[in-house]
Amino acid sequence: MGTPDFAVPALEKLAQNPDYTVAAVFTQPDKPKGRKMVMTPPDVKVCAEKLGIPVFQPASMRSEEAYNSLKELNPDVIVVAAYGQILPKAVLDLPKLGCVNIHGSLLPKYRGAAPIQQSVLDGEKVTGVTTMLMDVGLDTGDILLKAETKIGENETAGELFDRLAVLGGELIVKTLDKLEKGEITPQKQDESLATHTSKITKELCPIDFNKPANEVHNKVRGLNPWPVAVTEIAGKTVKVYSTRVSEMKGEPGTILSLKPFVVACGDKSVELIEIQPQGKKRMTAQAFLAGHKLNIGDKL
RNA sequence: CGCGGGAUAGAGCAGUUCGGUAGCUCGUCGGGCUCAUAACCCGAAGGUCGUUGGUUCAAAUCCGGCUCCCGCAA
Repeated sequence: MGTPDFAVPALEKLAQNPDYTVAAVFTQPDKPKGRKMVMTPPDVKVCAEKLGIPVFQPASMRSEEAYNSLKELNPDVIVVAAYGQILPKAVLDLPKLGCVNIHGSLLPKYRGAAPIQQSVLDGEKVTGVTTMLMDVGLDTGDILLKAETKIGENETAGELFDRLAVLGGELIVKTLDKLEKGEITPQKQDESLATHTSKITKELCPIDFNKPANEVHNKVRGLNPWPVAVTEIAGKTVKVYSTRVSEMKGEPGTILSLKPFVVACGDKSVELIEIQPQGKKRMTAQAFLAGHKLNIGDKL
């Protein structure tokens, strides 16, 4: 069970592995997307169809219908990765080996909806993926295996997402393998270390240049590729896709340099690299400056 | 018919109100200056002005249809 691209590598890995048979894939229903509200299938569905695996898209796992179709499949184990629905106890109890979840953080830290973005926003240096036996709580199940990885200084949440997805795919195969042979002892999570992340919203997007440069930089990285940090330049909303911390200092919000394009923050400053003005395509800061007359000392 | 912005040289923009020689910043190429340079100076190449029809002596500009891109909202 899974929905977005994060779950795709895990599905591929399992499908390719001769030791396992993926009987079916459960994913969220198609949703209207974009300006034209075109119905778009989830990434996992696209992948599953390519692999020739039956796809189920129940609106709710709580429905009897969903439960029954699941029961008919008689699964040994259910693997869940970013499915987007809470599974009722009846479903959790169904498979012999239980339900195994792939989570994008080192539990018990960063439980919840947006562990990957949040860890980048917080400027964490190390993160990873965790597999666990699901229980009724939100990411509170017993831990099976973990895999660590470092977060690059300029790595975006999107890039980290892709890496963790692959890592998660490898880890789930290893986890199932050992779980089947009884080589893993599930470990309880240490509740005192638990932290919780909530959904990323657009309210987080505006950049406050009074904050330290590192925080600004982390915000830009953590909100890329969605929903993307924004600021105002010459009265227009501009998305900021990537930045770099610079050592230059000055009054927060003022332009310190045009080549490269550096804006002062609370302590140091950030270099804006890639931006997108309202109604325009994504472009480099240099390209933007070619057509807009801004001067050193101007305030954003 | 959800709201709005846009399409002009390789990139980013101006020019459209009020029709009349295609412009700016940058990049590219050539030359110069310099110990040297991403700095500075000189020069050059590069455009069917998104597409299509109309009005006109004349359309990037005015009018109609179409295509594509993007922001917001969801």
